[in-house]
Amino acid sequence: MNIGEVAERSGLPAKTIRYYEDIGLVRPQRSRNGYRAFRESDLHKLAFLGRARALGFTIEDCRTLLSLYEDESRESAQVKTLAEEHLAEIDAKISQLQSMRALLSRLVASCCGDDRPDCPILDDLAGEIH
Amino acid sequence: MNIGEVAERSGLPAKTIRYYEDIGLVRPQRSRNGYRAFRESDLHKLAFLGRARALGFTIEDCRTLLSLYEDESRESAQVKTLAEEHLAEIDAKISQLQSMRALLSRLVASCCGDDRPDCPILDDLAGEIH
DNA sequence: CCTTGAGCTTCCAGTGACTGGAAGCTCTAT
DNA sequence: ATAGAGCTTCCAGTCACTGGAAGCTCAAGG
Repeated sequence: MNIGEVAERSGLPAKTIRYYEDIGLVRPQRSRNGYRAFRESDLHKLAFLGRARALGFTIEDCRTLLSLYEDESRESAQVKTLAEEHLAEIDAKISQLQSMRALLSRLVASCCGDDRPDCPILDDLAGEIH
Repeated sequence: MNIGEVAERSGLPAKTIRYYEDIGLVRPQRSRNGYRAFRESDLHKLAFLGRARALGFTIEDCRTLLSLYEDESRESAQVKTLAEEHLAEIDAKISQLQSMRALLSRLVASCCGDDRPDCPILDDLAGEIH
């Protein structure tokens, strides 16, 4: 398989696949013309990576997950721990965004948004207490 | 004021303040010794930037907000529109994170996390339907 | 007066995970 | 023979900082 087909079937851009090779996540063989020659197992790995990235795992987490996946003697606790840590990070991000959202939506609601310059949003950013 | 005091009073790291000068968000004067000499108005601007960044506005949004703040003839609608767009982006991020969270927490719950290799998390990443 | 240490300066490089673009080779169809 | 798509490598840019090196300035203590 050439990179175009792998890109299509894995859902990853060809650029990303080349990048993953650069950083050692996949090691496709090469045809005599210099083109990357992907096997089904490479495609499988790339699809795995795509799904792990879609769950928000970092590239380094993905590397760990791949090696656990390929390690017959892994303990599922290792995977679960990694996933739980990631879950905690997601939760932290969500609550940070939610507090941003709460303040910002209050500010937006308090601004009448017309042609006059008075704006509680700017007042708040400027540190004026109201 | 030297940069250290401004850093302390604005809550921004000195490195960040220098960076903000680099990209033209503040223009402190200089003392004869070459040190940056901040006025109260610079400090005020930096605190404004800190609060805008804490609400998740991009640097370019901050630049726009600052110029609106300094523009006596602004229309509050301009500010409100910017804030509403940003609010929509925050909402999009939150819901993306929440769907990640939903799937990931289901996977975590289904993995017993012991010393055996069987792991529904890895199975899911590998694309195995269960 | 000298030294020490904190604080300031600039400049360069790195972060994460790609993404865009240029220059050039290969393949397929006409 | 040629056109166009697809492939190659390499370099630079994104965003918003952050770390570190090398060197200058200032205030206090001996």
